[in-house]
Amino acid sequence: MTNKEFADILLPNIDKTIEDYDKIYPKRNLEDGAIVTRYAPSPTGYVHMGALFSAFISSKMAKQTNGVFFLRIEDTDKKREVENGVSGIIRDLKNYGIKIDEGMISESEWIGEYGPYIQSKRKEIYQTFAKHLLINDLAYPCFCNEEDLENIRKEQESIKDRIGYYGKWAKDRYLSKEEVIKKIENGEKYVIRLKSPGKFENKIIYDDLVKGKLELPENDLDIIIIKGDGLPTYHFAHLVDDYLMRTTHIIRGDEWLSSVPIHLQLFQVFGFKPPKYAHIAPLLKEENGNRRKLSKRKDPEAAISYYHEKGIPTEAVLLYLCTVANSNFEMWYLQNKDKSIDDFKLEFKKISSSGSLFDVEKLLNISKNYISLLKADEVYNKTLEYAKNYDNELYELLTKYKDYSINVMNIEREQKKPRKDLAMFSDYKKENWYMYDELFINLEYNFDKINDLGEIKKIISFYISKYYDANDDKETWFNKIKLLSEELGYAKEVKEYKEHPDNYKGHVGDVSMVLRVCLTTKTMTPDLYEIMKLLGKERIEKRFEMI
RNA sequence: GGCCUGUUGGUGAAGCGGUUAACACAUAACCCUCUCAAGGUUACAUUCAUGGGUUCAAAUCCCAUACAGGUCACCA
Repeated sequence: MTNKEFADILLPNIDKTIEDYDKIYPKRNLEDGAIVTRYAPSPTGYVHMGALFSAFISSKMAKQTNGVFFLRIEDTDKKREVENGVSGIIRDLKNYGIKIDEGMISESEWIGEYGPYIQSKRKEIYQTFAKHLLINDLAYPCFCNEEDLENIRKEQESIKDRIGYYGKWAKDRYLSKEEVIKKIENGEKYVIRLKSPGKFENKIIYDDLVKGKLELPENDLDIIIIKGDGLPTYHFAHLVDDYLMRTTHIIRGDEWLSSVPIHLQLFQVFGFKPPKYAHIAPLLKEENGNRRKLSKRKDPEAAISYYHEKGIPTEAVLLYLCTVANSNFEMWYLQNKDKSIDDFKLEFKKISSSGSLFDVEKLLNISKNYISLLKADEVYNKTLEYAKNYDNELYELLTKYKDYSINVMNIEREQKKPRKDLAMFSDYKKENWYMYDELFINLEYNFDKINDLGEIKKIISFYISKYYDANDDKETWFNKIKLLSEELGYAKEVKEYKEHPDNYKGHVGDVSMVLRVCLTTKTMTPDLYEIMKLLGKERIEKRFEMI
């Protein structure tokens, strides 16, 4: 019996060849240096921070070289599937402004010429490639079940041999064609394994784009390429898909590093040129002195929805991720405030080979700077978007008082060093609620140095009757507060008071603090003059009367 | 256990045989200031996991040790 006849019995419905697919998916016509990358998640319904990190790097690399970035769904494990999982991933990428050139655009549709971009629809392709191996005596069916494998492992452990299905331990490798056919006729289940040509004693040298030059043992494991359900394992799907989709660079987590010998061998066995690999270290989290991978299950900040719920701009997250990827980005961005990430050139070589702690503090700082550079109407739109999803009360106020809100957001914004008090859009209400009469209820005033009610009343009544004028400019306004202070026995300059504290009851600062607290209840607010201007005469008088 | 990777301050890091070991976040103090947010100034690693070696000279090169992480699935 020839290998071909044998392969036909195992995979009877496969009549295409790999050459046929080569024609369907020709080499890409791209300029020199163009990088083709992908993001290839399982359809679990969400993207977590670590995945976003690698998706960001992948898309950025493709974009800056005029290459291609595509989204491929790896759904060969039915147990992990989640309903509408693909849509969740597409939504998350879109929210973060990571655009795909090719790949899935909904649960079942895709764009691009190298599809299908979902593995469950590529079964025949994988089997065609497996059949090629069978015909060339580089693969064989294996009938071992879980129990058989367990027994082999136990025996290997007892004699302290290396664990795995390889060499003499790979007993089904030595089955004759006749034995195989008999087993199949008996209805025994099987998988297809690679007949590995490698030797563990041999070393392979390969150059990782981020880890550098590495020496690894050659693969001698007869890994499974087609599972019992006819679908490929990750390794085999990687070979087939990334070959046919003409991926040039595989950017993935470094948990894959030790699989590189398998992948390289797969490419070698087919005579294909392997892609370049960039293995990036995971984002870490510190937990009682130890570091572990940031986990979606244990760490709320690992979920992308966490940032959405707090109103942390996606741009800030990307900015943070970019500084983690290439630490020189931070300095560059500081010197090029008017530019964007798109203008920065990310380099593989500058990606750290060891994992870094995910620092939410730093992210918030970046976010704060980012928001401070926005125009008031941009802040308004983004805050509105946030409120629409998470804060109905705020949403209604923002809608009702649109122009007024934009003015509030504009306080101390149009200046050389804009105010930096918002790290997330959910901070807006926390910082500025008192600007809305609807929220100016159930008040608790936090008076500071001057907290005698009689004195407070005296200050505001003098102020409103003798000094306040809604038309004053800032300088006049402040001069009047100084005059008021003087009249009531307070120093009109803080310095003056510090020099002769016994001559005064206090200073201008204390007096304006009274006004501030009466109008806002808070001791810490943005510029009082701006606040008063926006409040207007009527509301100021009303708030004073409330005291 | 085998194989592989990593280790510079609280954090992210620059550094590539001769530097006062950049810079940013965080922290603290002071200054500025009507309060905050900022901004400014300063402080924060005599030392680069540890121990050896090479060298006139080592965070940088070599070796060993320790610690941490990854991987060894019909999961990706």
